[in-house]
Amino acid sequence: MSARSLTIGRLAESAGVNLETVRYYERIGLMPAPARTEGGHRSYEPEHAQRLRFIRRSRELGFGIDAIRRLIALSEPGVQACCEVRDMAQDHIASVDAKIADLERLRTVLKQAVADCSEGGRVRCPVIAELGSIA
Amino acid sequence: MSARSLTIGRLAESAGVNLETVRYYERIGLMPAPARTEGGHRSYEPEHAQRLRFIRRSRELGFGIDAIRRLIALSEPGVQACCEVRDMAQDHIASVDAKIADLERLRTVLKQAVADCSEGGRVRCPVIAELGSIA
DNA sequence: GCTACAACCCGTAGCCGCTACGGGATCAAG
DNA sequence: CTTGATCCCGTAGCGGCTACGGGTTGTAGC
Repeated sequence: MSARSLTIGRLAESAGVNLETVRYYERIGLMPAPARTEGGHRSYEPEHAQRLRFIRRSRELGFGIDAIRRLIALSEPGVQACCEVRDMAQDHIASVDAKIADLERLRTVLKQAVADCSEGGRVRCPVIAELGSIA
Repeated sequence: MSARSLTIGRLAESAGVNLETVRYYERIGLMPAPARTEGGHRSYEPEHAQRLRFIRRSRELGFGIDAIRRLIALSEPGVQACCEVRDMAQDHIASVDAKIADLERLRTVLKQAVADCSEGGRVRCPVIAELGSIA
């Protein structure tokens, strides 16, 4: 094996990913099966590390596994796919926006209930009342 | 059984919850096991419906199952637990805030990459470049 | 009363994206 | 050559449901 090759542990560490996660990615076909040493240990080359960083960054940005599969295919050199990638990113932004809006709505409700707690003279806990409301 | 009792289907519908979810909540001890008809069908009373709505509303606001267990215990009449409930709600608000901040960060990154797409003259797709960046 | 069919029963398996466990094999440093 | 870190593999678990399938019960109409 080449001087640059990595064990799974080093690969995982270099990409900031759990070791078991790398094996998981291999099982589901997101990472390619690497070469093995005589004893059966996985032996990775630098391009594996780059791919794993790509995957990790995509996960950080909230893409799902299937989306990442497509992004990887689209990132192959020679593929003219910028429009498709942009569309995927835009779809994803829309779903992120929706999630943010959801969270902000519920944040408002929670804040209000907690604020009501600070005012005296109520019969029931305002948070509980909010949860139990027959709206 | 009383005139007001409900089948599991009606209960689920009245609370806006999937029927299978009700049985799931019973399995994990979040909903009490109701009375049964002679034939073994579940028979719910109105207080079950209220509890199920409480659970659903709590889930909508993002509380986890264990948190809901605590909220239910704290909402029993006679329990002076407003402070604890308020603390739970405040913790939860903090985690919602963190989630929102995360999403907004990644939204910014995605938006920028997509915006870069609209400018000509680049060699690689800017979205792919962002994902592959060796940061 | 009888038939049809909706609604229910239960157990189990699957979803996503990991993470953990355990018992054994291999690798590298001293 | 020994030791101890690292790796192997398969399997099971997490949260919070959802779906499936084959069998039983409830109920409305005739």
